[in-house]
Amino acid sequence: MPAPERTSLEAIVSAARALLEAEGLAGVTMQAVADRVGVRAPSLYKRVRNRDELIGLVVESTMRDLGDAVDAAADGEPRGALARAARAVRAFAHERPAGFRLVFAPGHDVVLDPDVLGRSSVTVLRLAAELAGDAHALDAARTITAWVNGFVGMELAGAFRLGGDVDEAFEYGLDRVVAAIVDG
Amino acid sequence: MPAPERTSLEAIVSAARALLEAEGLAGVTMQAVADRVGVRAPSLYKRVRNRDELIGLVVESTMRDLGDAVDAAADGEPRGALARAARAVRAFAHERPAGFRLVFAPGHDVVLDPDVLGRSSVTVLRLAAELAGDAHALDAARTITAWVNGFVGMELAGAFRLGGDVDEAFEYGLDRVVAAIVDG
DNA sequence: ACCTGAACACCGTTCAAGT
DNA sequence: ACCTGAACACCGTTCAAGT
Repeated sequence: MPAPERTSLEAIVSAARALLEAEGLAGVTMQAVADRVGVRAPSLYKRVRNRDELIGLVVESTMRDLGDAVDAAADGEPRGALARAARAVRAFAHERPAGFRLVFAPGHDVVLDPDVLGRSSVTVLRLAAELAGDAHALDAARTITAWVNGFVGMELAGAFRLGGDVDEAFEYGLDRVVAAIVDG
Repeated sequence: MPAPERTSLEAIVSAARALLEAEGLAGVTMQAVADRVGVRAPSLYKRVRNRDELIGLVVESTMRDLGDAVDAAADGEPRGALARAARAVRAFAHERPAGFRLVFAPGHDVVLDPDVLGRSSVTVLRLAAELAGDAHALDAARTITAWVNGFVGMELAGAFRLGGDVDEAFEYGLDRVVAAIVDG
């Protein structure tokens, strides 16, 4: 009648994230996750409804980390803070490319937790308001966010093959886009 | 000894694209594709090495269509042409969201045909050169492309839930980003 | 209360056998 | 030369049976 817990939801999500980076989304198999946490595959269904839910939890925890990284980078005067936040997003994407892609380009629709989504937007929204004014804060935040995500997404997809310095292209675009929303 | 061909590569790719939009990437099954073209699954392997190659062909043909749509929209004076091209990308993404996502956010790396990739960049690069000058043409093209892809990608991912008019946000960002690369 | 082996449906892929 | 049924390995998921 006892019932020793041999794993935890946290360990399962953590194993799935490690597998995602190491083997890609296709490598995040219930069996592979189970192996990593030292349990048989059917046992995972005690903590997780199915694989889709597990992937959703990976997305959520990745978003949380990204939000933390942005928040940590975004201090100081608003213009510099926004630039540092943008570079933090790019650095995060380089460190965990599979996770970043999964968050911003879900194959089938993921259940985004509104709380997590909202929290990660707050910092950018505040900076945008300071730079573009309250009336255009949301539009300005969307513009800079779209540009950063688009740039990094294309970079990860290998879409920049016409040569040129990609680091320089990022700084060029960052400078232009931030300037564009400032004199709003 | 004869050998009646009961399908073709074109029909197979076309069936895969229809399935992609109707059922999502997971619905693009070798069996489902085979059913649509009126053949058994093993027969597909006469025209296609495996499922990954088939998905790659879907990406390629989708990119070709997108390039055609951009080219068709991008006439007239450069600034208006660039804006129309950007709206054409967004319209294409709304018509074929699954295809668009697959192109710009491949789960595992897709074999991008450099020819197709290059051709679709040429128009934007030309317009960028006219607006930003030859020295910054590539950076400017990357900036506008990144913003459009990022905006549309976030829109498709359902990342715009803080309210506000998304159409207006697009026009706001488009205006700002185009202006930002012009006075370069 | 959690864990497991066995089982099922489904999928990608191969291959020998048909025409 | 293309098509097919049969077969294999693998995966997600369920469930009755263990402790």
